[in-house]
Amino acid sequence: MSGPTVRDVAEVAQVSLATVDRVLNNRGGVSAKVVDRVKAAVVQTGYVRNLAAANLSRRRIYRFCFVVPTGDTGFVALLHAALAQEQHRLREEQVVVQIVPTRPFDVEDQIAALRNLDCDAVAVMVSEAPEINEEIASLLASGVRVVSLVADLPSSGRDAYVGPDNVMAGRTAAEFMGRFIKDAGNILMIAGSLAARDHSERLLGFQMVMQERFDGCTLLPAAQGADDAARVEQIVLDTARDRPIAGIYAIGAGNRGLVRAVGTLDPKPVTIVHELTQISREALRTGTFDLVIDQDIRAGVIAAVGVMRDLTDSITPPADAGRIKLNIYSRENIQ
Amino acid sequence: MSGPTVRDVAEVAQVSLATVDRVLNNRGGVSAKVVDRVKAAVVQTGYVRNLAAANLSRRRIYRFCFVVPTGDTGFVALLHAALAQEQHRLREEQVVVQIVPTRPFDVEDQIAALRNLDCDAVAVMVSEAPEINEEIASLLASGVRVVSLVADLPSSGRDAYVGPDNVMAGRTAAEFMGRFIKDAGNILMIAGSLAARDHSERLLGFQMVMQERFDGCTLLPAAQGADDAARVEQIVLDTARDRPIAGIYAIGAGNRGLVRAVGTLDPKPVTIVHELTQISREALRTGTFDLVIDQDIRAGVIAAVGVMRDLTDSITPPADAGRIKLNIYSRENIQ
DNA sequence: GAATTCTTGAGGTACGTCAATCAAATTTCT
DNA sequence: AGAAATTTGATTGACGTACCTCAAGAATTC
Repeated sequence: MSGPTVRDVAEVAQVSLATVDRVLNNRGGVSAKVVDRVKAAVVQTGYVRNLAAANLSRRRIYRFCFVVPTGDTGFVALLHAALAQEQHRLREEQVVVQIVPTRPFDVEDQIAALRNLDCDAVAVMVSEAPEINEEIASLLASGVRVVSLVADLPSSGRDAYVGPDNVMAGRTAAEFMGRFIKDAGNILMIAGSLAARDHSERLLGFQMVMQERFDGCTLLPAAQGADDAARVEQIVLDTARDRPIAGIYAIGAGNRGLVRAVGTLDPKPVTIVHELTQISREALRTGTFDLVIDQDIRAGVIAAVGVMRDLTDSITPPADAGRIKLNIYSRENIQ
Repeated sequence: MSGPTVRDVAEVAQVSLATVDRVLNNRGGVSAKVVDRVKAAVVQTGYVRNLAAANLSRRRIYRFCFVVPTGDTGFVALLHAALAQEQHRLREEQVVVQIVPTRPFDVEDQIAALRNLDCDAVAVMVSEAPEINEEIASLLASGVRVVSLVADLPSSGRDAYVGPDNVMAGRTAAEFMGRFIKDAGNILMIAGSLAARDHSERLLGFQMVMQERFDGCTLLPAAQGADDAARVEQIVLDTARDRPIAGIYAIGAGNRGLVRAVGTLDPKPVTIVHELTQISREALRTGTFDLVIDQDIRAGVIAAVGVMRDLTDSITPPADAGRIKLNIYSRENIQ
């Protein structure tokens, strides 16, 4: 009727129910020979665990934390919204999530946040710094699984990365920048901080493609806006005073200031930014921004939770589990 | 943690478990007074039926069908791939899916396919025709829930639509077409068939934006390529013989022919197509195509299955459950 | 007032898995 | 050979709901 059960597997493998259970939920204490026999039996019978029954029976609760920056980006708000949307599914899968906000680019604050965690796994979006790496190492040592979110920390020893390919994000921005700009011109790049790996990687990709394929454009030295609206606004205005700007690539947050500044420029530069927020959505609609490259936070949350669950269960997550797609929005496909 | 159960409801309502069960699954034989008391208790306790447990107890298996066209688009292949990827998860959730292929734009064949279904719910991607509407009505009447996939059938009375906003897809294509084309020029639009609602809606959106905002371009009369590579190739070559083509918007399938034809044109027109397949991916990479607007079939499958499950369980699916995002691919963000 | 229906209670079994126990069998070590 | 460790079996009780039976109580009908 409803497919083979553990019972059938046990029968085929010529072992007891308990042994099948031990193998399936790798609890250990089973000889290699028997493990193979059970696994073969699983394949032979076509057994697939009944998730409903499993979740019903399992009383395990997964406790996960998200350590993410507050700030003008509204990232925390979006994360909250995404989690709220997934709440039902999370509850069904026995997952409890807590969000720990930190001040952006404030390493001390990030470290403090990492110190006071009480959970099975954590997804962190933090700066790249040796002190952070140490903190992550000690988390890992104490058995907490660590996933880097959006901004990778390859040298920290984190268990996995969940986020977009940021180099590709920068390359994509350059592709559209190059095609949207009619003639050659000056391109202003504004990052939040180059210590944030997502920002530096995007910058890298952007510069690569601009130089490779759109060498009529002149790249101005990259500015750092600290994800702060006022700073970003000032950077744009200061730069525009000395020379015309044909294009702006804003890598980090602070788009509120960017909207204000771009509004005063004539001719309006081609403006490409990251993250679809209220502000960038509105700016797209009015034509202030020309393109928004967005990472789907909801998909990111789902992926992160999935990976953290796998890690907590000592399962190796699928290779592409952490890869988040980039969404490209123009004024016509805002959602 | 895991919420109130029927037990709690029974206690609050001061009745037995059996009576709560009778009310919840309206089996009848309960006085109005007690029914009210139980319902009040449900509200008061915030009881929500645990679907997993319910389905487990019921031994329920969800049987879903996908009625979709074969053809050069490789849609069936992509659907198969997407289903294969999701197979494990689907089986864990007691979902069995069957794919029923039909000949593209062949209404008779589509009707025949709809006649021989044996399932709880069906996702259909078919033409818009009165006979089809009738067939869907009779499916609905017999208790089968019907979801329209990718191409909506609003007048059929289907329970839900799962797919992208096709007007938006066309508008988006126009946005990028307008910005990519340096000067004014002739735009060739090739649909598969205007009887397919997804195609006609895309065309509509494309024309709207081109006329509104890029009126330097001249829209040639829309051609119909029947999703056939040879036909599409011929259309392009025939059109190019008489006048220069600045842009091509290919709405349906048959991209293999498009690649061949565009390769012979000089200067190469800006080419925007739908669906990220092997062919379009390769054409993006080589620069033959400039943009691909893709509907994530995997996301579509997941959404469709979710909606069908909800419908089968008599749950109203969330308002945005059927909305599939459009993904925009340039040569730099192919995935 | 008896016979009838209707309403409610009490209890059980099943669904498939997880998780834990204790005992028995087997292997490994000394 | 005996002790210790490892591996396996047998069994049990959740988890929350569905669905069934049997019996007793209440309300209705004649």
